[in-house]
Amino acid sequence: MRHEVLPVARHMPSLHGLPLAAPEVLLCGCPELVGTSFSYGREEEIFGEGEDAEFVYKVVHGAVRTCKMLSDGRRQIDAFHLPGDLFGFETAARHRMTAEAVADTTVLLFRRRQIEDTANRDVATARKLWDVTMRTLGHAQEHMILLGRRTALERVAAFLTHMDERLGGSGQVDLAMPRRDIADYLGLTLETVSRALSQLQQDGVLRLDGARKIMLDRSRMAAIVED
Amino acid sequence: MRHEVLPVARHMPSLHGLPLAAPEVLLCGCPELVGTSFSYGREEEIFGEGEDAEFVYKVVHGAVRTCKMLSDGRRQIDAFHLPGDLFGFETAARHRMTAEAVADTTVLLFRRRQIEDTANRDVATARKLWDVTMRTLGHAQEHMILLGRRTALERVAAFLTHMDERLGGSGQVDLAMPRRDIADYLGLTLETVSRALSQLQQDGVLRLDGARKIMLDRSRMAAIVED
DNA sequence: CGCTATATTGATGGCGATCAACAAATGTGG
DNA sequence: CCACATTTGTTGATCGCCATCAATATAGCG
Repeated sequence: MRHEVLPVARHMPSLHGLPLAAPEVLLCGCPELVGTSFSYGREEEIFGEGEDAEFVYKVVHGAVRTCKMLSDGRRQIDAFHLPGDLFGFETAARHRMTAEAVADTTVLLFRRRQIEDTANRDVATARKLWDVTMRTLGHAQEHMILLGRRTALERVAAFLTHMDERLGGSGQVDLAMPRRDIADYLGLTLETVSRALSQLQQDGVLRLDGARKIMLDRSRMAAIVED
Repeated sequence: MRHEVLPVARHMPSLHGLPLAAPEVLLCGCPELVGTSFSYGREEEIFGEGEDAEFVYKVVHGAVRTCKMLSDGRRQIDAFHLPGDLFGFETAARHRMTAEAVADTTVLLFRRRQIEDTANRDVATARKLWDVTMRTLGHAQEHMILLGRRTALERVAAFLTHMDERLGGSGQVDLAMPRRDIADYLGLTLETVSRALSQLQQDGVLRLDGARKIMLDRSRMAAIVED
């Protein structure tokens, strides 16, 4: 973290005198839950597995990965969080994941205590928090069938299709993360990810413009992913 | 579906002259949420993916699997639900999983409408529902690293260890499900599961008594699973 | 008992991991 | 801006784990 002690207002545009915060800095659209901006450099840790879960985070720009590791270094990335996404929710005391910035990233921090207080007063907020968790669960369940039952080519195609959807569905995908992160998300090695991309390019399903910019043929992509 | 009338309140002891249902038939310990008993035969479907999510379920006895399938038949079992476990929760309109009885099973049904009404009045219930979903998410995240990064032997050892814990931690595990279901839960084939079990027996880490009864050496088991 | 399901074990093959070399992109200091 | 170093990505060669195919064994169950 760039700032150890929540320095908050100093580094932000002042909100003094403003009756309402912009919706972008709110959690669940709730006017009481105004976030504080923070920045992290590429590869910087946002929170670690087992740490006290004091904050909930919302990505403003950049990208974040949440992951678990085994003692021998094997890593599984659970999700990539892009602008607008929430992460770091817990109902228990501690984080069960590590969160790191994939690229230079700005997030909004929300005090968990404050969120829970709000949820205890307002059933609509409580319901929204439940919805967020349920959507996260839905993603995890989709990811399990990918990890358990899909081939390398299908995994890469599914990943690109999903990223495209999250980035607007234009077919023009701009990846924020290196091959190793994609591999650790898909349960593959970086070489296999690279080969799958080359294969897909060979087959005319996508076109690489450098390593990070990819143009997809969305319908042919969907045909590979089919479920 | 075989319906069995469960005349809840009538058979329970009354406190302060009020008929109370036993805690076992309640959801989240909430006195308003009394379940109705139903039974399903082995391999019978309880609900299907895409169906209206009208009920939430609690296993009384038996075992249930929830799973997703790809169009070509590949299957990923998301979880096994044992007595006391809840399943079938959604915040959206429809089920995103299929649920089937692994063995002859009795469940309690709770009307979702009723649960949500209760949650809308009572923040404590709302919080408990959120907790249940969060625990389910925690399980899914643990399962992702297993599916993405663990070897076949580790997967089987982790599965047995987890089942043992859920069944009381005695080291004596009585499996309710066939090899194919274990395989589809672990992202393996049934042959690989069988070979892993034989291997573990060879190494003296467990002893098979028939296909379904297994005695574990819990500490040696834990050494294989280590994380 | 046989009959059918389920489980084990064996033989072989393929997908993806590993090891290795090279290429391209990115960054740095002069 | 270029020489050089470092990081990141691609491609090739080989290996091994697990899938597949196949045969046999065991367990349930009428």
